[in-house]
Amino acid sequence: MTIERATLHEVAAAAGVSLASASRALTGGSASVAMVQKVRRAARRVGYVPDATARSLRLGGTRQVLFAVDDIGNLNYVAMLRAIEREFADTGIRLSVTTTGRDVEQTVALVQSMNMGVGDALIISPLRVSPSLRRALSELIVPVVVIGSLQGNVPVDMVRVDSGHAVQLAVEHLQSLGRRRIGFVNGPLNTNPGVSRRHGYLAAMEAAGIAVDGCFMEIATDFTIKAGRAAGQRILDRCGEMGLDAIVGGNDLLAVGIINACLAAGLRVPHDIAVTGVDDTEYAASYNPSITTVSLQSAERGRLAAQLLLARFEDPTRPPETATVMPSLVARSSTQSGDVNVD
Amino acid sequence: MTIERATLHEVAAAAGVSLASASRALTGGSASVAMVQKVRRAARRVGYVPDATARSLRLGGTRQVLFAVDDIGNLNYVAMLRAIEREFADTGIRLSVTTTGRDVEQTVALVQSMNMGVGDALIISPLRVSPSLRRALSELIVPVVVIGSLQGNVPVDMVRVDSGHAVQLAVEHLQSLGRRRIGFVNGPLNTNPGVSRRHGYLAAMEAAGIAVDGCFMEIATDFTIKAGRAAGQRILDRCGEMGLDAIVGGNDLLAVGIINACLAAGLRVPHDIAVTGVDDTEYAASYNPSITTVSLQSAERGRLAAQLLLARFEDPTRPPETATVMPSLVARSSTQSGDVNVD
DNA sequence: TTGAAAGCGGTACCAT
DNA sequence: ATGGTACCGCTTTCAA
Repeated sequence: MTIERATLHEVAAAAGVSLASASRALTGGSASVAMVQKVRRAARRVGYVPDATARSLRLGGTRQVLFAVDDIGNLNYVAMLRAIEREFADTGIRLSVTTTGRDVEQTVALVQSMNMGVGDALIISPLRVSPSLRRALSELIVPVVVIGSLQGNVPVDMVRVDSGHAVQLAVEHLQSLGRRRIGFVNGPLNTNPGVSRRHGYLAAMEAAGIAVDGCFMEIATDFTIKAGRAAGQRILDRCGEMGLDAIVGGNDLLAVGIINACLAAGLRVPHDIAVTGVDDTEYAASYNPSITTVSLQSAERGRLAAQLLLARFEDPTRPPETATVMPSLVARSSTQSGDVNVD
Repeated sequence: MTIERATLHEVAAAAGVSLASASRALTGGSASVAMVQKVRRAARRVGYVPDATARSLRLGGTRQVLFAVDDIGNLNYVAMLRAIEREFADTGIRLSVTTTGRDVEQTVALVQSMNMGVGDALIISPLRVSPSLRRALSELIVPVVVIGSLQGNVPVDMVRVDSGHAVQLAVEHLQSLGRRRIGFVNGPLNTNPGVSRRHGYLAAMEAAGIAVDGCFMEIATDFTIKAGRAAGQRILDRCGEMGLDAIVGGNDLLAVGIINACLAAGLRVPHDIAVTGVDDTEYAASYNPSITTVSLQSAERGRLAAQLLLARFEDPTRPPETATVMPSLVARSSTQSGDVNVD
């Protein structure tokens, strides 16, 4: 029961060798078999555990990468996380997740803290991007990969997906099914996805030659189930009698909330009203009815982000690269009558 | 566009003062107003950012706490996480999450790495507990709080809940509703929750004087939706014709999977068969039908864990404490016909 | 108040 | 192959 941790000094002393030899014997430098044995034994005897902080200081780098997301309660980010972890599996890199939450300035603070050497690199998927965040990101000394878009041209590696196009696919799918009065429950407009998904909705409606009734659009206070339900209730109250026959949710969480609201209002999904989501998380696949959604390839985006980072570790001078993935529709029961939980 | 970070040395040089003075001026030691001004200005000029690693080495501690969970895709853990974050909000502690995953030895490795000073403390909620994990935990030099149970008597702070009793509550609820042939889809038996929930089920059935038909019990390969669906299918195939009128799921994820299986089999929930979960995550509340579940007070457990840790930071010598919370039933639509999504 | 210097725990270069 | 030592960047005695 050691209460104080032993240092390498003590190991060296216990083994009767020099500090340098002890270090080499343990980390695998040139050392004789006898030396290695002696030191190893001594290390075990005194209960030696190397100090990560000291090592990091000397080596100039923690072997830690941070993954920052707004809401880890969103399975979308969990999918990214898992993919990143897999990619880092044999690299000796420790991935740790931090949630940044609603406040952009909190995110900015996190990004800035990276320059203090809290981690060797950052993978970040920000919902809201402010000028201050853009600045913080461009002032970053450590490598960073952004999953999402940044608006300005910050010279960093990025992984993108056109989520506006994703909404467009959803709308077109609904139209092809004969739905005409298609509402849209979006997430907050002060987020990047909120803005681009709005564009997608408007573009699709316009392309179909359908006049967009402003009251068919509703904005949830957040990309969450709860907010989706509240917003769903509002849009139903406001234009339920106007023949609304479909609602596009800004993401899967919103879609779940919207369906909640529909069911509570006595509407059948999809018979009376069709609902779609975006993200293709497990929520969508396992809900009742299973939810038609548009995959944003979260796992693939996570994988690409990790690879981009690894490539930059290899060659820090390579020019910033942007990888892009394509959204793809996943049709399920919330838009087409048919089997429940087709998967 | 600084490519190299400036050190305190350079700040001192730029300000024409000593290293010591620069340090004091920046961190708030005794320094004259003029000195502070001079140094601050110099720091800004050279773009100085303190190095967290060096500071940690000198101060003997990163201000970082690790939260380790098996599956961050389970909202149960997300609830704990949020509560912990809230508790740490004003403490200057950075919380970072690491997922340990299926393999116990991976968890053991993580725990051991704590002794290398990767973090100042650990909050861990392990699903599977092996002797090696128990040993690793008791050999830990840094403070640790375990959310869950450990079996042996490892002298660490703990937050517990009797999840066996939770299942018991679920079974009793079903019985009070007139259900008699109650099946149980459990998680893996090599997990602590799996074992205690099994006891809970058996105890409740016995207390009701109902002979437990072994074939009414099924074990999912994991506490996930997918595994729940597969296990649900199995139990339905095996004894659907035996008048099964309720299934208790080992947790909410399993319950969702079970309902998926029931619906796919053409069964109506709760009319033909009632289903319950455990954890009271948002899944349960927002599913269709809303799922009756037993709250394990995850948020409260997270809060308690954080407080226990804070208390130990205050007084490292205090005896290990175990906080306990009580499970409580949350009745919803998956067991009682009635409104959809009563919440 | 200020400066010089001793570490915090390792790693790696330099001779030997 | 081994030992001596400088040093990673910062904080904190100790004197002046």
